[in-house]
Amino acid sequence: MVEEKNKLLLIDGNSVTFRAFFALHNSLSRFVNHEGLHTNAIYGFKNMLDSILTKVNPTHILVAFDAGKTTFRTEKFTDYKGGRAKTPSELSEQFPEIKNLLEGYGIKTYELKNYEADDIIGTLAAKAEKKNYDVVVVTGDRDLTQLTTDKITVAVTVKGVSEIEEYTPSHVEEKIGLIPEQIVDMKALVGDTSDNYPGVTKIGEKTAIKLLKQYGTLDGIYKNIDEMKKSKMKENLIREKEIAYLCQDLAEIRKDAPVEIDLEETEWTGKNIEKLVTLYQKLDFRKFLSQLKAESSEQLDIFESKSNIEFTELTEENLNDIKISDNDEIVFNLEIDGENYHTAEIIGFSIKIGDKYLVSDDIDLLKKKQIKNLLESDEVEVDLFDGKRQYVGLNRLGVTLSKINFDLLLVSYLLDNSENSNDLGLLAQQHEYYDVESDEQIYGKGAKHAVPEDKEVLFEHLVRKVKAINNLKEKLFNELEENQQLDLYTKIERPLSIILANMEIAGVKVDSNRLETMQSELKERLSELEQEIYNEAGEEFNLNSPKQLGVILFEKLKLPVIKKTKTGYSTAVGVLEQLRGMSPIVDNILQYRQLAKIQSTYIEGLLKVVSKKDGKAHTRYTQTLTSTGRLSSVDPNLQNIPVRLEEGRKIRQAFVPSHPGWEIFSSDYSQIELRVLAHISKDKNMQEAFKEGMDIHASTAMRIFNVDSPDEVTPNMRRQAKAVNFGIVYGISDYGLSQNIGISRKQAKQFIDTYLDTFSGVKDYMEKIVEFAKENGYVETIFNRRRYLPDIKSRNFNLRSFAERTAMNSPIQGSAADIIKVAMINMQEMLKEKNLQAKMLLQVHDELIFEAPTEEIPLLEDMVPKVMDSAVKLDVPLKVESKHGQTWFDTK
DNA sequence: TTTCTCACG
DNA sequence: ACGTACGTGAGAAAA
Repeated sequence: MVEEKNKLLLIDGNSVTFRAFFALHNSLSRFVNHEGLHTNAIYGFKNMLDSILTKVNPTHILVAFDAGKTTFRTEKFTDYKGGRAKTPSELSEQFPEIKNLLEGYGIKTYELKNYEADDIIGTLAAKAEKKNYDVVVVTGDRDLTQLTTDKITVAVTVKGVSEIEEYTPSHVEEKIGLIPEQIVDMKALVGDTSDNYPGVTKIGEKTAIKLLKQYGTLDGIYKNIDEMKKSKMKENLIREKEIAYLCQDLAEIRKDAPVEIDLEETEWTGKNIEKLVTLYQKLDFRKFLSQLKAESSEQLDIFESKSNIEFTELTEENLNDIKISDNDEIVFNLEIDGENYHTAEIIGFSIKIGDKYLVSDDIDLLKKKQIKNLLESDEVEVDLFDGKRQYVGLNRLGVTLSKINFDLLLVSYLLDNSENSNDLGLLAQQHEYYDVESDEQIYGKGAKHAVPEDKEVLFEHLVRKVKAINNLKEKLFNELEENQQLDLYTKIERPLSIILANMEIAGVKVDSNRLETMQSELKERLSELEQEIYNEAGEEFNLNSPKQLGVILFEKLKLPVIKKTKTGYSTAVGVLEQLRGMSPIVDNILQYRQLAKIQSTYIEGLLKVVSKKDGKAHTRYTQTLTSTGRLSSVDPNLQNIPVRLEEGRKIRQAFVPSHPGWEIFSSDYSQIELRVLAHISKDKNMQEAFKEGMDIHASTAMRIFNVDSPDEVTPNMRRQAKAVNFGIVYGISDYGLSQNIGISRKQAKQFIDTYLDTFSGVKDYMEKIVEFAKENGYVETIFNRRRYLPDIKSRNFNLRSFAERTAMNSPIQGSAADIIKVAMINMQEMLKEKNLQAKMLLQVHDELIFEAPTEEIPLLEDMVPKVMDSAVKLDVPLKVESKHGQTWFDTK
């Protein structure tokens, strides 16, 4: 076996603790334990530690702390770190607990009289480097980047402590423009306000970098000082030479501090679970306690051990013990071994009847009348987890699940859509129920995924699942009621789950031959384009690699760099479009990109997921994912089939009816989000436009461009007004708008101001909704769907701005999602009532797609819009447009 | 696994 | 001064 390489993690304990404290400063009052001790810094520190441990995976760790106020630096310069505000007591009381935490983690801490944590780190890093260790330093202090070398990486916390920026020598150079060794000299010239040493008068970072680039070092500068042109700066440099060298001395992190600790002593041997449990209990860290429990494989007495649970294996013999008449409510779980429940193997099931738990891996038992009747009875209510999944699974066995009462997954999503897992065990934990494990713990993950060999293990897991569902039912129902969300659940989401199940089961027919024909055509065109691009580039490269493409465009062909990404040059469409005309290669790349996307995602991707059994695509709608209440569609995603460009739109020719003599029929809401906005903002002007049936974008254009008649609105004015309308819905910013329609920021701001002046109701709404979110911590839709916005009070400008835009957008997008959901439920009802053959197949956010016999089309043309526009009564009318044709492509 | 790019509303 | 539009999923490359 290869010996693992030593990797030393050094953490600046003081600096990280400070950062953690101030990052969670606005939640200070929420982080207080039962003894009145503040815990925010400990909490933040712990999170940082976990993420860095996962990321770095060190063999050795040490956390260094400052020993006290006086150090060798204060001796040299009395005012060093002078004038600093006193550490607040809410923070200083947390230091001992942080040291306890580290002890629990099995991590050495160290402090050294007369030296700062930095010097301990510098010294140990140098020692370790000599012994060929890799070293990672974590700190909140950018000055430590002076330590970076090929072996030493410095990770500086940004945005509190949750994210880090890693400095390697090349990153230092890129970011600051100096090599690591020059940082000290820069500090010598610039000084440091927080450490309170001055540097040379009038020299800031810019000047210092310029000087160091020219002369290399501080010594270099003074050696050549006579050659410098006469200037104030030169005078300052000469006069304050002594100060500069003093500051250099202060800034330099020592690599020879008398640290009395050997590298071997910092070896990390792992956590002491018992110590951590005691600490977490003291600090009231309930979430961490349960995490700890989840990650420690051994059974430990310190956790309340799992309850004993008794259950019976169900067999043909004892099947008759089940009596339907005695029970009007059961808890049921069908276990399907894989995400895609349309195809994955069904491996078992468990039921709670009365106070008995039954379990089996014999799927055929479900088809027997004793159980089938129970599940299909409209008298027996079933509690479960993920009703849609259960319904589809049972459907594959010929069983039609009839009456769902409590769906743990769905209810939990409605209560809080931000922390939602699809795993019953994890979800239960979030609701503080710990008597069931996560699927990952039982089955493993990735390549190691396997059904447990021991049948008892599987059985116990399945039984614990139904027990968890049962135990959480009352509590979560109560929470729904408190939030006034019971109707949202019983009248919208729960019935919708069954409708979605049936849409998924029905599937949509795909004409694979059509796709294959397109595939071979595209293949040819792509290879032609490829050749042409290689010719123009003068070499062959991987066209699908943005990195390689960047090198060709911006280095070899020397095209101007418009935008950079985190890792290199951006080659996104917007960038390429600006480069058009500079080289013929650009147009070809754009063309290639467009076709390659169609080929890989839509032709090959789609062909892969078409069922061999029935030639259909059976998507899965994720009903409990989005934070706004929309659905999403996976495997395949049928909500993003191309439509905007003709070339891509042809993909829709492959979506066909499943019977001859049928057609595809589609209806969509026109501008539903703007109508919702008109409704909830109660803006008079906007409502009037919709009530009068005006073209909303043209009407907006008239107002923001101040023209009196619709005839004066040019297509360009309308286009810009449309972008403004979209911007309003998204929570507008002048920058975003300016980017979108390619105008100046100033002009964008003017558009927005004029808009908000005329649509003052909208302006009021935007202000009020942000206010509401700040007061209540959430916003909601017209049907009380909630979205929590914890960042709305953040001190971080970006986070807060984002939360504010979300507060404006979510009620709009979410209410629109609610409305189409209601329409789907009413629509399904109507199809059944009228006894139509027509089937609802797809939902694309504001559009419903059906297949139907041609003779039913006139009926649908009348019925569907009626059902959709009457789904909810708003202050403005809803408008629905319908189309139909032989394929999805032809519905236009 | 993360990043970039691009398809949709 | 900050650094941006809102909500998604998938494929390919690079790590």
